[in-house]
Amino acid sequence: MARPREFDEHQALTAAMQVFWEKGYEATSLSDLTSAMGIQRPSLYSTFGDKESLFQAALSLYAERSLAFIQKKLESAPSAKAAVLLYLQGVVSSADGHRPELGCLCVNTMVELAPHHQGFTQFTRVYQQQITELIQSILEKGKQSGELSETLYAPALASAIVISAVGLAVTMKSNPDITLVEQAVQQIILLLD
Amino acid sequence: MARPREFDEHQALTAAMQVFWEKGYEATSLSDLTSAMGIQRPSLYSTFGDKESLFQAALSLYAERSLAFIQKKLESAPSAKAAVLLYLQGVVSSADGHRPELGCLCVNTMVELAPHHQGFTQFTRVYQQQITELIQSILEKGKQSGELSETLYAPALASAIVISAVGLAVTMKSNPDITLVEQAVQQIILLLD
DNA sequence: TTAGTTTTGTACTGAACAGTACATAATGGT
DNA sequence: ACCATTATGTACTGTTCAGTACAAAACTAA
Repeated sequence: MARPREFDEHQALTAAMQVFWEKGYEATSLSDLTSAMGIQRPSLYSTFGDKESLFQAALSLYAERSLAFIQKKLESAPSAKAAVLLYLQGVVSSADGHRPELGCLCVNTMVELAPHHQGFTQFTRVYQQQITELIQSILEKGKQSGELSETLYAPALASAIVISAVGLAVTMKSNPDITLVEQAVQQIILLLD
Repeated sequence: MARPREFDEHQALTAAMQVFWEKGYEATSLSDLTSAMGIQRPSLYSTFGDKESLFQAALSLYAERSLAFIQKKLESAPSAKAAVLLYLQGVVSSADGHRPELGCLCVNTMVELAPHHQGFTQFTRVYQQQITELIQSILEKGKQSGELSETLYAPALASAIVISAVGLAVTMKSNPDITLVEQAVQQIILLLD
């Protein structure tokens, strides 16, 4: 009973996510957003609210996709060690259309916005905690199957692995020596032995 | 033979560095800078050039201080393992007036500016390489003294340690569970065994 | 066809931004 | 004492920013 929307909301949000991912929050202008999303300014405001609300929605979408992707990848691995290796390599590699030089939107947000905005502080912390729980669960399974030592303390090790992954995501933004980064990944998974 | 400068250049640059460290590049306005530095706009421009030049100078100052501080700390340690532990704990702890929630200015720059500005890409990469070399050198000494295994591959391990430190610096910006972070540090130094 | 409703496109708003012109003030050299 | 030179403080520039007013357009229900 009214004029129908001419754009797909989910598709537009995905485009916004991509722009924020590439440029960061502050450096992204509303003109950047509207042109990438293919919509006009009033449509953006009526659908997503202001810039910060849109960013929050884009970040949530990113986190949701990222967590699902990581979980699937972890579960596809034949062993705990292989799972962790796949996870860390996924941060570094260009497979799946992933662009390592963009880092991770949640990590980028942790750096740019978390210190000055409590909402993002919590959101990004929870995101990291959730990934840590996924890794921890993989480690527990590895212990149960006998693959990993029973003396291994899964919470701390999972935390160390995810912290390393955060470091990897950031390091990839400075165009590093890939060989050295891959060797570092090999070192980190030695923690599972 | 002219009116003398009424402010200390080094002190003003330190103040600018602090503001950029706290707020990031984009979110820092020239008014933020002039008020923190205690100088007027034309003095800033005549002394430091434009905003980007000032940031570059502040970043260089930070890197210089940071490298010197880390080197001193590493050399003060009684063993390689103690040195690496001191290094990682230094990223996490609030000692020395350090505020872990600000992270590291070079790491922050890697996230915010490196992807879109080649100069900063290179600068931050070199910074990380330099710290990696310091750690590598500590590891080599540890091997020579017999503290560390001779089979240990110092370049990759040093890289892994610094990447982990980058992850720690970022993680500290999301107000994490400190106990868990410290446990993660304990895991990382297990790589030296 | 028409009334009611929501979206769209254009064009605007005031505020904040980085950077600068210019007059005044403060020094050292002569 | 006075001039050349450099720093300072004020006030301004044009531009870009996030956000919005408004009218035209596109639809449904009756």
